[in-house]
Amino acid sequence: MDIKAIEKKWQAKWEKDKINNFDKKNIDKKFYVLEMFSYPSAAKLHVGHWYNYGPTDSYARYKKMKGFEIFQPMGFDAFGLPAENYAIKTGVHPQDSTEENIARMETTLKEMGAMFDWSNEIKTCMPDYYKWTQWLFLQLYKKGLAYRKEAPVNWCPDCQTVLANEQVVQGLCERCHSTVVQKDLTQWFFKITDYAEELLTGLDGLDWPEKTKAMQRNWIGKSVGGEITFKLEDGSDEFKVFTTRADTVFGVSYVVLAPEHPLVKKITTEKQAQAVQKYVDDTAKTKEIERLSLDREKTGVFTGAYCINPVNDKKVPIWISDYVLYSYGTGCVMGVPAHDERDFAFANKYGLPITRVVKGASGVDDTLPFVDDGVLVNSVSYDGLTCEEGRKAILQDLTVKNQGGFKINYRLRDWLVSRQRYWGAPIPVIHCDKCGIVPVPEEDLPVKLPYDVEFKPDGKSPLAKCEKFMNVKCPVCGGKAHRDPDTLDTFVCSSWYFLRYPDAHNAKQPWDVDLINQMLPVDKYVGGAEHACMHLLYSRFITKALRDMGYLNFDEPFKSLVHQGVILGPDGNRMSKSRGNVISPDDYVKEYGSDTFRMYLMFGFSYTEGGPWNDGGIKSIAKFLDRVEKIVTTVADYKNNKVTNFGKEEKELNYSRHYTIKSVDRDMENFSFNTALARLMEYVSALYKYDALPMEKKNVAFMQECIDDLVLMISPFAPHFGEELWSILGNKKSVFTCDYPTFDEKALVKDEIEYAVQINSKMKAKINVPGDANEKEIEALALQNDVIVKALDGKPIKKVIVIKGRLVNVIA
RNA sequence: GCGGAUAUGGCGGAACUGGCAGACGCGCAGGACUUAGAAUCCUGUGGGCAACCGUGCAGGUUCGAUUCCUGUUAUCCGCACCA
Repeated sequence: MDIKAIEKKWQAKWEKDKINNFDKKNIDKKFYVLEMFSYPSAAKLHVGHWYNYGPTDSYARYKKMKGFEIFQPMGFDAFGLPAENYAIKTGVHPQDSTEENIARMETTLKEMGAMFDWSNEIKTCMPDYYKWTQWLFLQLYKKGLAYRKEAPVNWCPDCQTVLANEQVVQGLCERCHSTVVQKDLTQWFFKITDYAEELLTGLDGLDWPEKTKAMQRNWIGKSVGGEITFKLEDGSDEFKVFTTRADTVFGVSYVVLAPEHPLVKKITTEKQAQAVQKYVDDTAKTKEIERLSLDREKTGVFTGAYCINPVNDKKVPIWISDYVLYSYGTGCVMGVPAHDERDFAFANKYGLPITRVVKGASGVDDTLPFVDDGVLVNSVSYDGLTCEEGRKAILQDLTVKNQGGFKINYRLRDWLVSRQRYWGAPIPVIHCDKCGIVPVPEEDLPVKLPYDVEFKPDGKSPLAKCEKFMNVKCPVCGGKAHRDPDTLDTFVCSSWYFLRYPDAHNAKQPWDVDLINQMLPVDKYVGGAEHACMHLLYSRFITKALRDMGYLNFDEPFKSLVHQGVILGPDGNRMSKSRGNVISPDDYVKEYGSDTFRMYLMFGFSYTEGGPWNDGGIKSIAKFLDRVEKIVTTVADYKNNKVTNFGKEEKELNYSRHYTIKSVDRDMENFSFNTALARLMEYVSALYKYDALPMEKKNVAFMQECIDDLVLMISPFAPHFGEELWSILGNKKSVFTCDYPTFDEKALVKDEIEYAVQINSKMKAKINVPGDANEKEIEALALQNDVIVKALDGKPIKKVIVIKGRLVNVIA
């Protein structure tokens, strides 16, 4: 078979017949299969692309043959830093390089032979797409879910832009690994925290990998506790602390504010001013680097001020320390050294008093700090309560006194979406001296990204220097105004692309509401695990926000999610140019064809695990496909003979056939491609075995049926090859418009079943038992067996356990 | 420290609800075909001469454990001073 030629032939035919395009007539049978779209890089498709798209396409083809109307679109996440950085280095405009890369990737993606519906392609950098990204921003703004504020934000000095929390990994920029610093800047945020609770509870109903759900739960970080108000000693002001241990409030011996806390300046006494200022300055400078070192010693400075503990009116010193984070909770913490490790270390270092207020329930537990729950002591009227009761009672009483109350806190912060970069969707907002922030009227969208811009980074947005872009009239008062010079985080673009796909050409609205309510949610979403706390979380948030605005009626965008594993280099390391262990799909595709390549990816690895690349395996797949071709073409050439006999051999082959259908069904649903292929290999061996019979004994008509099923079953795995064989068998219609074989339970009933016979759980013998024998009969047959009789040697039998279809265990 | 996962032959990896561990493939060995090789086809292949022993390690539950429970080790991933 001339692989290259048949690949071209069928790809052209599929395109001509539009067989890959979604047909809205069958929308009631829709099945939305989505692979995460890719960034248009200059390099060719890498193994990761193939591993994501190839097997998933096989799954989609399988579902299509099972009668579903498949929607499997493809597009490009085309805005972003790499193109811009490339431009800075080489002078090639991001738009030019991006378009060129997209064109090349389209070609190679088509050569893969996946059934992508290109008629609904999306490119996020095109005005007909980002117009609606901007529209989305405006809707969030209207709803109060997009807001602008000055805050300490993460700044990457190398990328020269701010980053979302999710893009900072262990204090480093996710992209370029430079150390991220804190800066006070006025930026746009999306209020994802409004949805924290629903984002958390919604996870329970999702068919997602447990690990990914756990990561999101962790990231959202719900913690149930309370807030307690501390008044300053002089009564001039007050502040709240968040705590999960209100039960220990009688043990407070100091209070700590984050160094950035605005109250610090106000309360610091003259005597302490210098020390406090120095500490604040030092924190700002060293924070991010220091944070990387574990177990670092706690430091802090006394402000000189005191506040009052609301439960016992005791005077409590106020300190500042960088172990308190300004951005979590209230930015203030009550110090209870007796019952918290950090507070204990801090108190010991600075000689602060340690008051025990919880006793272990058992009574034998006198090491400090004691962080477990127990019974309250030294807490006046609350003594004797359990910690649990104490928390409730104390917060309840504080609520009554208006000095605190129950409170839930989340670790999740609002999503910082502005970026000081050029290659992104402009933020559709106008700043007017008179009117303030004015959203761009929807009819004026898109706010087009200008082409002629100096994008060398200098810490400011490149767009700010483009006067043509910046200077506009205020849409409200008509006066002088200027545009927002920032662009949107590319994760905004990708947080809704799956909503645009079904209606990608709609020029009047982002989508037709009725249509996407029928097309969504995505039935199977497949992509890398690295997006757990970014793209996958953002998309859920945007979906819920749009639902609340009435633009759609479902709660979750991705019903079922699968992460493919990572294919490593042959040396077991992640593939990288510097290691020189990069496997190029091209070389293999050239030699073996795309079907063989994708099939090896399915066979050689557990899909969600991945693993090191191995050359040997791919040859075995090529060999297997040869075997398939040989048996199919051999049998196709047989003239029908007269044999209609359906005896032992036919039954055996028929069993193998239906067992294979059944197994492949189950395996495909589980993305267990390797075992599905293993079953198909066994089936091919069974066909060879039957074919080895003399011609006058072969039921050729039956065998040809079996061959049809083989080709039908193998086609999703090797689409070009399957299509070719299907036409060799004389079929005119595409194999992908045919029904997948279904199994017949009756064919799976065996006349005779082999049982293992154990004595005291040790395997001793095997016996054949008629398929319809009952337990008594099975037991009798087992006990009659020579080996068993001999091994028992007349010992009395205590008990016999019969497991139908499996084994007999004789306890003696 | 917290959360999640993984550990099975020489190798990649199977094992549905607790029921014959090692499916399928690679590799290896032997055989057939061939002048010979390649290709192909067939057979064998966890260890041990054997009784037996074997799913990271130590226990437990059970007639029976890769599977369930307790503890433990190693590796990987994510988060990490979150009050």
